[in-house]
Amino acid sequence: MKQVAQRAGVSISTVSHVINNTRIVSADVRDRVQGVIDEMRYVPSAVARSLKNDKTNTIGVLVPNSSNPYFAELIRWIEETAFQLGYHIILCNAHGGPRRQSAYLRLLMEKRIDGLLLVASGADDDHGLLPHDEGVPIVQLERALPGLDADLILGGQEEGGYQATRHLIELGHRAIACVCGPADLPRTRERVGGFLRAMREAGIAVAPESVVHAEFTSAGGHAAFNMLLARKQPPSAVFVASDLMALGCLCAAGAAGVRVPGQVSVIGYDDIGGAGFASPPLTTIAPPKQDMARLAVEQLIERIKGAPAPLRSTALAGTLVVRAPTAPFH
Amino acid sequence: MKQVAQRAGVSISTVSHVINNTRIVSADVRDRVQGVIDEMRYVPSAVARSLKNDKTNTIGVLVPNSSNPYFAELIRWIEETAFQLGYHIILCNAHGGPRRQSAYLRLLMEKRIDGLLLVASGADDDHGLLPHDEGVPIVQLERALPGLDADLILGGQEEGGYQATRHLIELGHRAIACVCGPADLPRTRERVGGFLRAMREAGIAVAPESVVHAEFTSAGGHAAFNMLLARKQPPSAVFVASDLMALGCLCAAGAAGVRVPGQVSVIGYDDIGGAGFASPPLTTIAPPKQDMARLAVEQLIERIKGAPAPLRSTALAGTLVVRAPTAPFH
DNA sequence: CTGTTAGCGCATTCAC
DNA sequence: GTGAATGCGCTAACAG
Repeated sequence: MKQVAQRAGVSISTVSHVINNTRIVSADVRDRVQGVIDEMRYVPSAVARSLKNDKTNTIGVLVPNSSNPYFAELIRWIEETAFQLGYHIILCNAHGGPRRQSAYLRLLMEKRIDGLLLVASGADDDHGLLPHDEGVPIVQLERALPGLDADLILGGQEEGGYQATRHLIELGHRAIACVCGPADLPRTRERVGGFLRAMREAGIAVAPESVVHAEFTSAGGHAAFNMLLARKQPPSAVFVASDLMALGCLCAAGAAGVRVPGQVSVIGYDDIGGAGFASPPLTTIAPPKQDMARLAVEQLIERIKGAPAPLRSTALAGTLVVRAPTAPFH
Repeated sequence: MKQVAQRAGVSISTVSHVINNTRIVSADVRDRVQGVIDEMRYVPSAVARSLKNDKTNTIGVLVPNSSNPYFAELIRWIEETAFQLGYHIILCNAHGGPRRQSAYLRLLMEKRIDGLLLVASGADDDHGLLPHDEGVPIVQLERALPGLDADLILGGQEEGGYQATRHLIELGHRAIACVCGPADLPRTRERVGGFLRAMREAGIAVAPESVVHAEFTSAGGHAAFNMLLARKQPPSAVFVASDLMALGCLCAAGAAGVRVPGQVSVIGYDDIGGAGFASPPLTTIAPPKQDMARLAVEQLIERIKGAPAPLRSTALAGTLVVRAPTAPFH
């Protein structure tokens, strides 16, 4: 910048002002400076600017595992919104335990991120998160960490589980099982909660063994579905609390020669990209990923800009996407 | 930091030295300073440090679309390696055209990233990329941009296409079709190139209509497969140049009541997470994602650290993953 | 309309 | 062993 000033024969502050349009500069000086800038391929340093202004235009995004399609899609929307609003994303995968998580958090604080978007898994890992440096706004997605004062965006998971189950019930099913992730994950608990509520309301008793816990992966879903098939009384419909798991179920059904939805209906949750082209295409609950991401980023940036501060908690609703593999009970 | 120094009754430079272990400090002073740091929850500023040291420990990662499972998985490994080596990732989606791309590049330069990891789609968009600010090391993944002097990591796509096709041929198939993305994508061209080479070597003539171009998505694969089925002479096997598309094919097959691999064998490319639990599980070519990511990051960081500079181009080989849907020709 | 200057938080050279 | 002082590149008063 100093060099630009010299070569243009003006002061360093004038250069600054033509760059930022921050005060009136005569046309010829402005052109001359701009010319030198182009010629020298000068690019202002956001680092120095950040040091001076005490803001980095960067937000940290901490997710359990960015290669999970659901998070990958969420991240994509977060990135999109952030970019439009002039912010950059630093991507962090929390997966790998509390040590990893707090190491990351520490780094983010050192980098002086303006805000943090937190998608906590809800597993025990998360305790490494707190306490955070007061002063960095946080918005949480989907899961409220106990003790963390931060805005929260919810995706209506309990309601989603309820809707999915209602769909099955309305099709006439009564022998409905539920396949879900580990019991200690809030993500699981809420979705299953919706399932149980729907069943209760419909007056259908749920045997404890009708709720099968497995890993939150396709392999987990695959295994769980096989267990279900092995029962003397297999269910006629299954609510699977995650598309990844549901895909595993579909795969297990195919391998076992069980027709979906002929013999058993399956409904998933998340509406990941692969769901629409599964075989058969998966009926599922679609969380409002795009809206959640947009709202989260917008709200975070509002906070960054110093908006007042009543803690907000917003719940957005998901929608039921009906595709092939759910059918009326014969 | 100044405050820490005051409260500890030492000079600011001593504080710096205890933080960085950069010179001998008497035990009691060190403890006192550390105590104050903890008490005040002081976190050093990476921003100031970067300004001083002229490095940010940040690398930019520019991909076409991070929500595509293949890229999402690649990114996950990149992030993993970078973290272990003390670097952060700024995630950028190029998707959205040249304007978007150069805007991003500009931002990255302003942020003074230490290096750039480039996963170019190879579409025309890319021209916005050049020229980049000389001085920032770049490593390209999978695709060499013409005119860009940068290290390159290849995933053996031509060879992968060849392997996939060989697999089909060895199973006895001769009526083999190829479903692939837009003809102008290098990704497509190389994989199809391998297909054609294998066919040629096997002495099998390839009718022009046996290579079907469609969108690089599940929907594209779905449509293409339906076209293939509608022919008077449907193929007995199909090499699909992308798992996403292959999933679409499987879905179309299911909907049409065509048994896979009974009536037609299908082989994909990418080994995305969903492939193993498709119905039926998808045979595919697995690019060495983890190795590519690791090597790319390591090489980039070497460059950042100022390693000499003969431009390197490394090719890693993919592997064939045989699962259900390929079967001998009856 | 334009120039001078101080200081953001830190690493580092040079004295002591 | 420790402290004082300089400058990284930039913005924002404050003068002219």
